[in-house]
Order: sequence, then C-alpha cells, then structure tokens
Amino acid sequence: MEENLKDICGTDMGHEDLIKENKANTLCDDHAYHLAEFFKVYSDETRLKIIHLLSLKELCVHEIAGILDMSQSAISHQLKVLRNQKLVKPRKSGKHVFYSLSDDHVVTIFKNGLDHIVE
Amino acid sequence: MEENLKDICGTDMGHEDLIKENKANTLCDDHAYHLAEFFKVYSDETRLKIIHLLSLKELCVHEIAGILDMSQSAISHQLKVLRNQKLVKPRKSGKHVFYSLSDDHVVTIFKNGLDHIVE
DNA sequence: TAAACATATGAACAAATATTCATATGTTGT
DNA sequence: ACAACATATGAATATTTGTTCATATGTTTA
Repeated sequence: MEENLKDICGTDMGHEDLIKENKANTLCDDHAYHLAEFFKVYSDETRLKIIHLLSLKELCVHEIAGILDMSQSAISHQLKVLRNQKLVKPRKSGKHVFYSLSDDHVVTIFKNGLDHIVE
Repeated sequence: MEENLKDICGTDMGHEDLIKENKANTLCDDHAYHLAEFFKVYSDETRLKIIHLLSLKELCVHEIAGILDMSQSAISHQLKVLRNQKLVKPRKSGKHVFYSLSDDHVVTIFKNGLDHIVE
C-alpha cells in the first residue's frame, strides 16, 4: 500500500510540489560558492600546518618550508592561497617576507575544527 | 648590514635552530589529515546545498535531486560522502531513503561559516 | 657590481574530485 | 510475476588542485 506523503514527509504536498516549493529555499549559488571557498582554504593539510605554525609565531617563507620539510615554491604557492583568502598577511623586512595570521578568527575556526576531530 | 635574528624573529635562535626547534611543534600528520578531511566535506557547493536543505527538512534522494536540479546519481554520490563522514543519516521507508542531519553540530558549523562570508 | 639569498610565479605534471552514464538491487502497485 | 519507481555504485570523463621545475624580481653582503 502506498504510504501517504503526509506520513512520509510531514506535509500534504506531493513530491513535485514539495520540490517546487523548496527551490526557493535553496542556498543561493552565490552563498554556496563563497561558503565552499571559505571551507576549501582549510581543507588542505599543508595549509592547516602553516596556519598552525603561524598561530604560534610569525615566520618567514623559508622557515615554514624548513619546518615542514617542503620546497620554498610549494609553501609560497600555498601562502598565496592563504593571502588571497585573507587568512594571512605578509610583512616585508629586507629580503624576508614574514607571515602572520590576519586575525583571531582564523585560529578560532582552526580550533573549532580540531575540537570536532579529537572529541 | 645584517639584521640580527633576534630583531627579525624575536628569538636568539638562528633560522636553522628555529626550524629544528619548531619541527616538534608541527601539527602532526594524523591531526592534519583528519582536520583536512573534516573541512573538505564542507568545501563543495552541492554538499553545502544538501546540508542546507536537510537543516530545514528531512528529504529523500529524488526530492533533493529535484530541488537542486541535479541527477539522482550525482546526489547519491554526494550523500555517500556525507554519510561516510557521518554528517547525515539515512532512514529507509519503503523504496525511499530519507536523509537528515546527524546532529546539530553540522548546522552549527554551516552557520558559523555562513556568518564569516556574509559578515 | 657580482654573488648569494629570499620570494614569487607561470607552466607542466600528477593526483584528487565531481558528474555522467550504464546498470544492479530492492520495493511497490497492478 | 511484471512494470515502474527509488536508490546505489563502478567506470569513464572532465575539472580542479597541489607540487615541482625553471626562472624572474628584488635585497643583502662581499
């Protein structure tokens, strides 16, 4: 016997109506895009390690590369991503460029995530 | 004239010593991996839209596909990712499978992210 | 000024990821 | 039992993303 949609979905609407009804409620493309970009920055191991290091101390590019045992180029590319998304800010000093976190929000998000995985 | 490293880095250590010193402080690979996985789930537009919809109402696969104007297969694949990471849970009812969010944490993370991008 | 060092970046390559397509499994209604 | 429907999934394909390599720019020191 066919189950009543009201029983299934808690609504009187048929599936098609429900679909039409809810299209208006969809997270808009613009928000979805930016939100995805927001989370994407934090979704890479290297970037997370960089964020973690910078939460402890301002560091220049080759120091980060040395600590993480990665090439200067790889780190520089990732710092560019972090810069573009305004998570870190550079400070030029002679031939060095020192990076630090833009603000406390970055650490907050990082720590919130960490709480969820160590739980 | 060479800048003293103390001036540059706020430490007496040379760069090499600093690098050695800090390797111990690096976010361990295991944590980095899991943290990246954690954020990765939220870093896709389709998954974010699904999460958003499920925060409003329990829905079955073809309803989600209908609302988002995407193929059943694409949605099913993404639901698998969300299931694997325990963000959603399935409830079988006849030939339908209804999905809902596993717990409030998911919405909290979603909303925290949204706050950052609309600010 | 030349050599050494620090960083940034474009291009090439490799790896990961999302969607489509075809199809298998299982349930409902006739 | 059969047809229609709902979902899941493997394989193929397209796209995105991360790293390497080569090199350009700019600063310091000899």
